[in-house]
Amino acid sequence: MMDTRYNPEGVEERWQQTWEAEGHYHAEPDTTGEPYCIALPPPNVTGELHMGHALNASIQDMLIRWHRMRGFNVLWQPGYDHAGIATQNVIERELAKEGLSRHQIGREAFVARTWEWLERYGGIIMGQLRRLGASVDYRRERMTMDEGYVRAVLRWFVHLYDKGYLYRANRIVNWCPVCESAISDLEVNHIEEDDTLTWIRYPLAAGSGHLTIATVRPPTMLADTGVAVNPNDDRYKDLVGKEAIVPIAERRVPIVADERVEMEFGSGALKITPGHDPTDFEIGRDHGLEELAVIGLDGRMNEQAGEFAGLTQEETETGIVERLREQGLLEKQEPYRHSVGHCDRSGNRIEPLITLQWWCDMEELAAPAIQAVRDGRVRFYSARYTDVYLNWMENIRPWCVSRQLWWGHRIPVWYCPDGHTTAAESAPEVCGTCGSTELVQDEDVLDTWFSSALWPFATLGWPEQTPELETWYPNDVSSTDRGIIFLWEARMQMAGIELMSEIPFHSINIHSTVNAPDGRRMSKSLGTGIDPLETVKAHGADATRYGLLKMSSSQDVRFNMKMIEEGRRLANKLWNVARLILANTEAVEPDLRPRELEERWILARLDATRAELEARWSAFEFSPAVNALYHLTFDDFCDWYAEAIKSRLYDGDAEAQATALAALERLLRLLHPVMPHVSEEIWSQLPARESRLIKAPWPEPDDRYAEEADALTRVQEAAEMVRRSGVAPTLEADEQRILAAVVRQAGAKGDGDPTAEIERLRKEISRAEGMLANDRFVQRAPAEVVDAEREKLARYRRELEALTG
RNA sequence: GGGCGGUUAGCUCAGUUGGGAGAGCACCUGCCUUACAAGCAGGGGAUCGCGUGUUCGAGCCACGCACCGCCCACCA
Repeated sequence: MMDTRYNPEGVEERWQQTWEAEGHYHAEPDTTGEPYCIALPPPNVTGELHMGHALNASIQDMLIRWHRMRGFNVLWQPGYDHAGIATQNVIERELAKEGLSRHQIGREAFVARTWEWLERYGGIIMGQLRRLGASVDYRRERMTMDEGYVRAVLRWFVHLYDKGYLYRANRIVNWCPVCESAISDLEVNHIEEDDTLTWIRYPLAAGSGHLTIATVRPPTMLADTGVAVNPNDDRYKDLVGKEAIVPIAERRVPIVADERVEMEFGSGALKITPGHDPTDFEIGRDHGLEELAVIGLDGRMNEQAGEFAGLTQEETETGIVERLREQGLLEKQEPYRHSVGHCDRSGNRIEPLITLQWWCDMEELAAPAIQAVRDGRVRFYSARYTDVYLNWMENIRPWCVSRQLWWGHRIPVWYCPDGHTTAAESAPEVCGTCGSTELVQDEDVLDTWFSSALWPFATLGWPEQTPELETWYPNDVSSTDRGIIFLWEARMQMAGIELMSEIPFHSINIHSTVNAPDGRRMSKSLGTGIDPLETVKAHGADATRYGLLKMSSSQDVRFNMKMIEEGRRLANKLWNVARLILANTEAVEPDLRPRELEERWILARLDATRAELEARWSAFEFSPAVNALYHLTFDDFCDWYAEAIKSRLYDGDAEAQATALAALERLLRLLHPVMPHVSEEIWSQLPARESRLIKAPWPEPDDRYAEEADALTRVQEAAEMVRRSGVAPTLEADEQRILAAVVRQAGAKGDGDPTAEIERLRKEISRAEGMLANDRFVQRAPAEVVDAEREKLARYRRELEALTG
């Protein structure tokens, strides 16, 4: 027996190089065809391909290739995100290996070094995407810090500044002591942690007695400037307006009433530390309380912390608890579990601190972006994310956009000695307010997401009015992970509508999150990551794409290698059936004028699948689509059609050969968006009219044989009967021929005993008779349901009769 | 605390307006059959998480509960 397996290795790389070299990936605005554009979500420039990227690339490439075949002028725009904090952390780690810090080498050298590093080690994902067969236009690669993009970001900043949305303010922010920067609310992860709740007595200033407060952060008491109780709390009514004394700090602070205090929690009294807690900050501002800081930017106690200055918070807590115990002011300590904010990047605990930052008010930007989703101009797939988006947008809060980093877009604002601010796209000569020439630029950079919000149009040339922008804006689809609906999707909507006066794209596909096989998150640190390039190496890019699409059905999926293997088997099956047909066709042209039943039937099935694929893909339903391709190929094409025509192929039946070639051609077109390599490889061996499958037209609807879609049902049922009982029902001549071919190929004989089959039919008849005897069913069920039941009953009776004579 | 998703065969999961409980893998049986053993033909295996309700009829709809996961959130 000849062992023939399809080996994707080499084949896939060859086609990837050919397609790219022949320019099939490249788009030009003046090409004919309706524009279709997807902007690849820019991966971090320091990043590597992980399973989420691979899934999203498979989805987008499937859409892109499908539309390319349909004749659209397709652009899949690639590029990178400069990834401010992530990249800076990488370079700082590099420096640390040499025993250096960024402060030692200075800002200019640090930024230069970052560019050098990126030149050498960055941007490897595009190569990895190539290996997956992703047909992005690699000639149009952009980066959120390339020259043109920088201009776009500056324009965006000045635009928002001029409209009064951007302003500088001293507020409490999420400070990451490791990143040494503020971060936005969206970059904070709340994680449950075991902690200790400490109950502390604050003596009353007048007379005797005390008030007890409960806190998880005793060190912050050194910056307490008030105590708050709920105005409805009878226990403390008389104390409102009086003063308490903060122990250790020995500070007299007012007791205020505020509804944000929960009576049920702790003692019902809340120590107020406006400088180190977001809620306290707001309560403090509303009551005019002083704002003190005892914790510095490094997370350690600062000089205001008196005897604790320079200590860590843990050391300080120990010291404070000890002192309170000595003074008899420590009531109790108890274990307490609560959620604590952590930096999304460094994983470090967030330190709420008051610092001077740039903020952007979002309500007015959000309003039209809310409207666009509400009225359906922008749709989420699945639709359930619509509410997630709307809920966040309707409660949107000011965005802290400044970062105390060196890698990023430097804030285009200059200050004069009098403190006036001048925002400009290029360095101004004089202060816009007083004309001073002593200008100093803001030291900070912008949040990475501030620039990526412009991705759908800045990559097309904005702020220049380019032909690309004219052609491909708005884009069509954005496909991303649900984790960045707010960080990115929402902000692209806002920026697009604000700057382009038009939504950036009409469809937002939120793809599945691929977890490890055990259900945990895929992550390098957990050791649960699976490298998509490994599965490409083991099973091929086609198989990997197929498997990922097959898996991506619900919102969370467990990675399942069996699905990739299924893809590999599909590629192998396709390869082999193509060998059967190609080995038995000589000098015939593909011809779609079938004579025989099985030929009309396979063409009907091919067209039905085409229609199903179109419906599924239009609805961003990928798993049912690849499932349909699998069953079309295995069941319909190979197990039935190919088996039925095999002997005619051997016999040199030219018409059967011509039809087989045409049917194979059509099958390959349907498979190409999902499995481009194997389909192109087979295509190249066909006498096809188009030189490349990648640019061959997607099949037009062809309903000539639609009524034949179920033509083989009777044969298939007959085959089952034969295999079970050895007895066949009466069939038409052509049906009989197909049955003979398939049963002979299968080598199944049956034992000639119809007993089991008779029993099965009697059970079915009894069930159907029961239903039809139910008056309420017959009267109330839809007519077609009742009719179908009657037909089934009739058929079962006929078959039973055939068996029993 | 609020919201969303999930719970179907041993495993991973489909199940599209309510009408025959499915696929792949795994397992069992028979086959090297001039495309494919990475294959072909067949088979066993499910109280559809639990409960109540609506309906002639519920995996699907309504209400409640349990468990798992995710998102949002200023109870220290």
